[in-house]
Amino acid sequence: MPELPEVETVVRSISGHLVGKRIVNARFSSNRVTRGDHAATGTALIGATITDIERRGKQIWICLDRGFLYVHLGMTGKLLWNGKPGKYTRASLDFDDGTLLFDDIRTFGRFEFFGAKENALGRVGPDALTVSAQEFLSRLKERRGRIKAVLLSQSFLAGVGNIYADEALFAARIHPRAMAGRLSEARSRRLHSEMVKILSEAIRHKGSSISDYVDGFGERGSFQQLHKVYGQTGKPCPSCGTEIRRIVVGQRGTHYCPRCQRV
DNA sequence: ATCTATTCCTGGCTGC
DNA sequence: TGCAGCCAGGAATAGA
Repeated sequence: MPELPEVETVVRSISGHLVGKRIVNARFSSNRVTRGDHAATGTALIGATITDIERRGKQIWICLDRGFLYVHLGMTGKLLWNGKPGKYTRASLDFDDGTLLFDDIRTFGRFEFFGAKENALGRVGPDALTVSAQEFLSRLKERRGRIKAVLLSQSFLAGVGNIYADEALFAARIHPRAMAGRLSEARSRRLHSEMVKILSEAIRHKGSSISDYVDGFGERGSFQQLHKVYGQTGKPCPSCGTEIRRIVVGQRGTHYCPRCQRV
């Protein structure tokens, strides 16, 4: 499941192959990924030249000389350079020297053209990797929900998903059900620094390949081997040995150590 | 305005 | 072997 480190890894892997290239053809096999008329999307894309690729949180913005291609990988989306088209290929862009595929089993992903970036749906908060401690703290104070749910909210902070929320809360020794706005300044500060550290570390390991996440060349990440609580239900806490527990917070499976992490 | 529950989707797993 | 039923979750949407 792609979160900030996985999306960053994908962007890094394909950027060099796309920037400066002209789209010579576009094909779609799903109306769902374009959230509308995919023929119009194709018309808008064919002939456009890619000028840059940006990431904000989990969003990918492929900047064109005539607009923007917004890509969100959702749960199972993949961008593959010169991959093999298959049953789940929802869109593909041809270039003179290769093809970019958008594969997505569960079709939670998006592959949409926008004339302007401002048209993007939903406001997203600052990027989790680059947000300053000061901004993180002041935004956290305004929130009244549980810290786990707040971390998952892209309007609060862009890029953190279920895996890295659990891992960051464990590292900061904060209980996932703690109320966000009531955390002390010291604990909030620690959460910020642990979160940035974990996201950076995960990028160095090319992300976490839990189910079928791969980068633009089909390569798996390795950070899943370093998860301390996510998916570790019943296993001993690496810090104190207590069994890792699984609860539900904000409708999401949540893994934590009941001894190390306090409200 | 802010928070919570529901919905979309399909492969993989469990249990009968 | 097959199949029903459930689970995973990002984020838009509806409801409180």
